[in-house]
Amino acid sequence: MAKRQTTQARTYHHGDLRHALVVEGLQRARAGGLDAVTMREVTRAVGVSPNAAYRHFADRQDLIRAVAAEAQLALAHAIRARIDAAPSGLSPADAAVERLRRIGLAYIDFARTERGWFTLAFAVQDEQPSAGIVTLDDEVVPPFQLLLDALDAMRDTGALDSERRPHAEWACWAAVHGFAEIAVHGPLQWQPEPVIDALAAAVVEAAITGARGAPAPTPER
Amino acid sequence: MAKRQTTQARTYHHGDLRHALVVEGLQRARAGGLDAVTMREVTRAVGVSPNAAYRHFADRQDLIRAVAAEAQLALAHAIRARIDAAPSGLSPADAAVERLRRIGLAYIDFARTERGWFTLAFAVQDEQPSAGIVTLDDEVVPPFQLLLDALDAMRDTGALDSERRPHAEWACWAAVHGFAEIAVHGPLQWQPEPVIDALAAAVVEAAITGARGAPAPTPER
DNA sequence: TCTGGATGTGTACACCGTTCACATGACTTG
DNA sequence: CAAGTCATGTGAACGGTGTACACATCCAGA
Repeated sequence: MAKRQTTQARTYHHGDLRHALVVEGLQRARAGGLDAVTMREVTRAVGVSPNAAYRHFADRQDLIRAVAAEAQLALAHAIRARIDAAPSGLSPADAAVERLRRIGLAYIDFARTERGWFTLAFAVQDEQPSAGIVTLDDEVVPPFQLLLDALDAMRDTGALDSERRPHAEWACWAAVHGFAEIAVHGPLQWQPEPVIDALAAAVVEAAITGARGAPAPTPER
Repeated sequence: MAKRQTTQARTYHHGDLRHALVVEGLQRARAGGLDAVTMREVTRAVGVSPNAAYRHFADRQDLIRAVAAEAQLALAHAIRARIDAAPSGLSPADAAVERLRRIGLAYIDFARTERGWFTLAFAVQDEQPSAGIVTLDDEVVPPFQLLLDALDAMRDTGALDSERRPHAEWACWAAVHGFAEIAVHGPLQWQPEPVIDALAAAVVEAAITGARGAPAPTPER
């Protein structure tokens, strides 16, 4: 049911405060990153008392986590858009590799164009998930799922030796995430954009090469 | 009343406060990471008024930067120790590759065993370096320098195609740094240690493979 | 209609970074 | 050796933060 719309919130009860707080937090995080998402500022912007937030979030970390989840969704969306824009007509194996490449490039692009969101998405120390065995598939973040799918497709189409499949996701994610981190927070952040573009492309290719292993299985390229 | 007559009293008043503050900050960062390094706590521990710190650091960021530099030095030291422990008797090319491998593994190990320091070392947003052209060699952090040297050695010994040398440092650093980040802050942090060890080894090998490129340039294999 | 639980408010506390005016004392200089 | 200068450290204070406690308000179900 549609509660109170965003335009006017004059009743004592806001209607959908939790959502409003996340949206506001997302907006502030976009420009100012993690530090810009503060309880007092977010509640102030929504027009509510600071403590109202505590009816919906245990503490600031909890709010941050909710905003971070949205940021991760935005990242997943950006990746998917880039995947969908891939040219058609490639062989299944080449298409799978191209998909992996696009995931990496989109990931890095997102980090650079949405620095605040990218920072927030991973600058959150999530608490330990459910006790017991961590299957690691339980709370897989959306962007990571896209990577898993692409690697599976590579294996299924023969573009990736199935023996090398198990560790591939970590090597790929590590390479791309690490580069994004360096490009956003590290010494590359002041380099001219074309330089970063070229390095990003090189890193993604290296990640693909590294995942497939030394003896290149594809005849050409 | 003799305040704190530490080893070196290079400055005037109370021994060298600046050094004492950095040491204290380093100690706190080791256990609590970035958030544990606060002006008030650090000055309190040293037994000095909070404002005294502002005679030596422009603001908290400045203190953090100084502590981060020390943490980076600690990382460089750990890497160097691992390099020095390498077995002798390898061919120059193999030795160079082994050195690169050890840099990666030591980097990851440091991140895992000294989470606080690792976090701090790179969670600092350094201000823009000197204006004008950034040669990127100006303020190269010590750990990075070790990587550059290792890759140069690989090129010089023929273990790395010189054509592939230019971008190699970024691909290697990105892969290793990204994995460290994931292992420390990401979803791998609750995995059992042997699992992380195995993944770390795989990622480092993938990084080496990726840097050398698909058509393995080494004559024998 | 009444009432209870969910939601928002006001006040308050502790802590933080940082600034201003002032105290101190070690080193320079006459 | 005396005087003064200036880097260094102190105290009080301001505005900001997260968050706990008691209270106010309103929606929903009996």
